[in-house]
Amino acid sequence: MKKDKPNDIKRELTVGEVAERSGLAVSTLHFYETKGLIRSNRSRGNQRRYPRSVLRRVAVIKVAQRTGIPLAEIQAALSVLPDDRPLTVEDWGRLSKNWRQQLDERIANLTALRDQLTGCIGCGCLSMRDCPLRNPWDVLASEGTGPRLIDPADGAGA
Amino acid sequence: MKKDKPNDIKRELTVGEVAERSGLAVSTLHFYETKGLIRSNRSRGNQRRYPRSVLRRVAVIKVAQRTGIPLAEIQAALSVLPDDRPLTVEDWGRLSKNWRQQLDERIANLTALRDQLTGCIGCGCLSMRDCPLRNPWDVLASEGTGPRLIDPADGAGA
DNA sequence: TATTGACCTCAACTATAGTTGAGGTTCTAT
DNA sequence: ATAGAACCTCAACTATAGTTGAGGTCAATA
Repeated sequence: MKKDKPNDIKRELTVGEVAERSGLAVSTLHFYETKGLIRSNRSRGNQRRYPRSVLRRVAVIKVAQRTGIPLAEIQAALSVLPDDRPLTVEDWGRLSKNWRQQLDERIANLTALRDQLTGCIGCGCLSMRDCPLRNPWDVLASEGTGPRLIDPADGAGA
Repeated sequence: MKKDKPNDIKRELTVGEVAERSGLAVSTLHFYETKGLIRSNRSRGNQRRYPRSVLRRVAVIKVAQRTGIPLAEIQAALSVLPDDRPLTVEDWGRLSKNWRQQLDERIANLTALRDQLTGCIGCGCLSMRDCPLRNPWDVLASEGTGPRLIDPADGAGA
């Protein structure tokens, strides 16, 4: 553990410092940079130097991730606003409202699924024709854990 | 589209037939077999032949997937019961009760997250010390979309 | 100045959940 | 008997979200 160097309070941060303060791995910060989620200045020796505002940006990214938003979408949302100044409260408000809506939808879908599941536990027919669990048209996009979207041809069979 | 062959009503099914009736791709059925989720008999010519009970098994797998259960866990749950006879209503009851519980937890976590997010939309402080969104110890495992589990060291930073 | 920890890039690897394609075989209807 | 559809295996590829390691450089401290 490195002792705080109290040099300049508004000194730029190294990647290790950002990692420590944000709880992300250094490799993750590199990775986010390749994906355009964050940006760095470089020292003469080509090392990354971050303005303190990156901490806020990273915080926003982590919250969005917890809501289940994929990185590409987070990137798209962040890309419309400047990456050199700190995110304002208004920026945050716009982003988080949108993400909360998506989270609402995810919760609604999962809840509908749970209710159907509850109803079907005692039944177990799983009939393609009769079982609500097998009829995807009322739980439109459950969108679970997997990396891929739901197959649109799903449920077209007999 | 192949016309129904009404041969024997309890004939075993080919992989193509299972694909058509289940809505899964043939490649997915192959894949599930490599993962031990389903099993097939083989014809003299080494082609897969499925008892009709596979349709039910596949239905259960699909429902579990919608709830966000990873395939490995579905496999583990299914592996304790015989794969040659159809799943009974009791089998289904045990499995689905368990999965519903997990779904309940997922919903509860996401709901807690949403409530925090809602509370933080107008604030936007995102302070590591003060913001509930940044304090993971009350939303223990949000467990969103990604393939990896949450980093346990998360939130240990300044 | 020398050392050592932190940093750099790039490629390869992990894990999940599949899909795609090449090269070859089987099944079934005509 | 033969054409063509459906099937087989195996390897490689897609996508997401990173991690790991090799080989080499930078920077701060003693």
